[in-house]
Amino acid sequence: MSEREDRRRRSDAERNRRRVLEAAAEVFREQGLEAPVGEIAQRAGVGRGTLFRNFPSKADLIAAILVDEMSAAAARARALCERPDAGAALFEFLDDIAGRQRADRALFEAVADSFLANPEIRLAHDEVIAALDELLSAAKAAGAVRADIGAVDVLLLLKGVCEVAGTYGHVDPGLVDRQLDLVRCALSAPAESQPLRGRTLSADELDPRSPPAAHQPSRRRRASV
Amino acid sequence: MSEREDRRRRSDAERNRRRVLEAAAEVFREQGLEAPVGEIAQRAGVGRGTLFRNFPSKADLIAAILVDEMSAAAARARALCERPDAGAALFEFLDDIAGRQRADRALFEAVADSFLANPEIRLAHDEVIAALDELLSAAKAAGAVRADIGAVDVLLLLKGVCEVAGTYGHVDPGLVDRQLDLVRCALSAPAESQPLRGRTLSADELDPRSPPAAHQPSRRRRASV
DNA sequence: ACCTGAACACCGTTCAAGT
DNA sequence: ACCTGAACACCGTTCAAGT
Repeated sequence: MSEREDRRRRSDAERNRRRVLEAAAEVFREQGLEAPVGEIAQRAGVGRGTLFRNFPSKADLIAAILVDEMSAAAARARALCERPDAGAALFEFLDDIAGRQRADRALFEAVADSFLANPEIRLAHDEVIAALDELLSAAKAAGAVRADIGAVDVLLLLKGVCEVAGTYGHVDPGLVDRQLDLVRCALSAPAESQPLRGRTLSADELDPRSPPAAHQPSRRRRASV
Repeated sequence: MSEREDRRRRSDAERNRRRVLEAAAEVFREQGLEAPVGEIAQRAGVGRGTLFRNFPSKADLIAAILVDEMSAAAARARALCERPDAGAALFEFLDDIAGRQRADRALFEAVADSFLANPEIRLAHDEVIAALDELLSAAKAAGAVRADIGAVDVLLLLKGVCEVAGTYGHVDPGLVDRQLDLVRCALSAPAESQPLRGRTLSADELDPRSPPAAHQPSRRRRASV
C-alpha cells in the first residue's frame, strides 16, 4: 500500500516499457517479426538492455503485443454480439480480422510459435474463443451456420486465410475476400450433406502440453447466450 | 560434347551436391527451416564452404528442395487424373498434400518466402497449378465441384489448411482431416447459393513482380482436357 | 532501482589457403 | 576445379559499470 516513493521511478520504467511496446508494434508491422530488436530499442529511445529488462526475450515482446491485439479482437467480437443479424455479425468478425492481417504482416505470424508456452497468451486466446463461441452460437440459432462446428474450427479456418493474406494479400486484396467467401460457404453448408470427420476441439485441447484430452469438460465456462 | 575429362571431378561435386540436398531435406523435416546450415553440412559430410558453393544461400537450398517436392506433387496430381471418379481424385490430392505437410513441418513453411524470386520455383509452381487445373476441370465436369473457382483458389485453401497442419497437426491429427472436409464443403457448395467476390487468379498473377495484371491472358497454356 | 552499451554466443556467408 | 575451416558480419542476449 505504501508505494508512494516508488511511483516516480516506476513511472519512468513504465513509460519506457510502453515506448518499447509501441515501437515494437510499429516496427513489426512494417518489417515483420524478423526485424532486429536493436531497431526497436533505438526507435523507442532506450538501450537494448532496457528492452530486455522489460521483456526477457524477443519472443516475450512479441507475445505481449499479441496479447494486446487478441484482447482487442475479443472485445470487438463481444461488441458484435449485440448485432441483430447474428450471421452477418460472425462474418463481419472474420472480415475484420483478415483485414487487419492484411495491414499487419506480423499479426498471425506470431500465432504459430508463442501459443504453447506463454500463459498470458492462453488467457487471451481463451477470451477470443469464448467471444467467437458466442457469435457462433447466435449465428447457429439464426440458421446462418451449420450446427456441427465449433469456435476452434472457425478460428483455424480463419488462421488459414490470414496466413494466405500475409503471403499474397498485397498482390491482390480481393483475393482475401474471395477466400473468406469460400470459408463462408463451408460454414453455411448444410451439415447433413457432408458430415465432417472427427470432432471439434476445445480451446484447452489446442494446447500441446495438455494431456491427450480426457474427453470430459473439466470446468464449464458458459457463454451468456 | 567433349566433357569426358570433366566427368570425374564433376561426379564428385555432383555427389556432394546430392548429399547436401538429402541431408538438408532430412534436417529441415526434423527441425524446421530454422535449423543451422552447419548441421546440414556436417551431416552431409562436407565443409560449410561446399554447401555454399552449390547453393549460394540458405534460401537457395530451401528453394531447391521445394522445387523437387513440388515437381513430385505435380506428378502425383497428373497420375490422379487417370482415376475414374474425378471428384474423389481431387480430394485425394488435397489429403495427400496435407498429410505430407503433417509429417514435414518445413514443406509449406518454405512456400511463403521463396516464391517471388526464384524462377525454378515459378516453373515448378506452374506445373502444380497446371496439374491441379486438370484435376479440377474433371471434377467440375463430374459435378463434384462448383464451376466458379480456379486452381489458384484451391491451392490457397490448401495452403491455409497446411499452415494449420504445421502448427496444430501434431496436437490432433484428425484436426487436419476436419479442416479438409470443410474445404471440401466450400468447393462443392452450389455456386448459385453464395457467389464469390472477385475473380480467380492465374498463376502469373500470384507473382508480386508481375505488373498489375493486364486482364488478358498473354499466352494460352492449354491443359489437355 | 533502473539505465546503458560493451561483450558474448550463435549463425549465415565469404574467402584465403590448400589439394 | 573443388574442398576446407578460419574469419567476418549480424543479431539476440547478458552483464559490469554507471546514475
